[in-house]
Amino acid sequence: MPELPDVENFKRYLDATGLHKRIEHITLTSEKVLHGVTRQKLAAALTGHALSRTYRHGKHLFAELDDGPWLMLHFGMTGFLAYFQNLDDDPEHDRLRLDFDNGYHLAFVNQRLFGEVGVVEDPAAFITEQELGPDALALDEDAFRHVLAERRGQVKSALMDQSLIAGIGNVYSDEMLFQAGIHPKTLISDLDDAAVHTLYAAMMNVLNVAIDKGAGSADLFDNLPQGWLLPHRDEGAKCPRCGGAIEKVSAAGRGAYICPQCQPEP
DNA sequence: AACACACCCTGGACGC
DNA sequence: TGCGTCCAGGGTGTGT
Repeated sequence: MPELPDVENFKRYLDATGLHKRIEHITLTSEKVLHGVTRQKLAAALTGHALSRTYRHGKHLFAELDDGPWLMLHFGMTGFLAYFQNLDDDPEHDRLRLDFDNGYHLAFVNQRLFGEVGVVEDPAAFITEQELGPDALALDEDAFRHVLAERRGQVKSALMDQSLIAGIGNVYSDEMLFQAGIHPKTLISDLDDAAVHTLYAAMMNVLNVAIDKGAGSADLFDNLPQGWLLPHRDEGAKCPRCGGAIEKVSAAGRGAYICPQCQPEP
């Protein structure tokens, strides 16, 4: 579920495992993930260099190659990073593997091939070119208010629009709206100051707690505090706040899960 | 401008 | 057990 919290934890994982090790060789198993770079250029950019630091913006993860260009990773709908020594532990759907000179490997795992691997000279320029909005975690409440003010339409689609705010996807937007008690189809123009304040607080809480509780790992659901929708995000499941039945509705072109009691229809 | 929809790809879940 | 259909957490492009 690679949205901002997941990617943030992938970044921390990479920081803890893959930095400052010389890349002897890369293994690219699928060219479909390449984004604006050829196999040859990717190999040339990586081989012989080490990842020196990382940077995350929204759902994009960047890793600098010594003091040169940056490796760009985007996970699409599926994926994670895996660091391991024994090739027997190489996960299925490993699309790009960095083979380090210490005998370990770092794999970009991406089952559905919607992920992207690229090489960019400058993450800031890339973010501008891709027309990505500010990272969700970097938004203060005034900026959030400002972003919403220049947008009409439904609140869920605004939260998920990467050109407005980078990092929020379908799952975590559901969680934010649930915690804020706002129906996803509510028009932004119908949110009063108090509702925007509540939504901002929910956004920050969801992002920070999800990161803290292990977003991107399998045990996230077990670690989450009571009252989160996420583990109950299923049609007919029990709402963790009121006990009512969770419903699936269509919003922003995706399946959205809501509690009709806690999030009354506008 | 905002929205619905088809599409990209793989594979798990579900119904028969 | 086997097979077809539907659906999934991202993003893009098209038509309205």
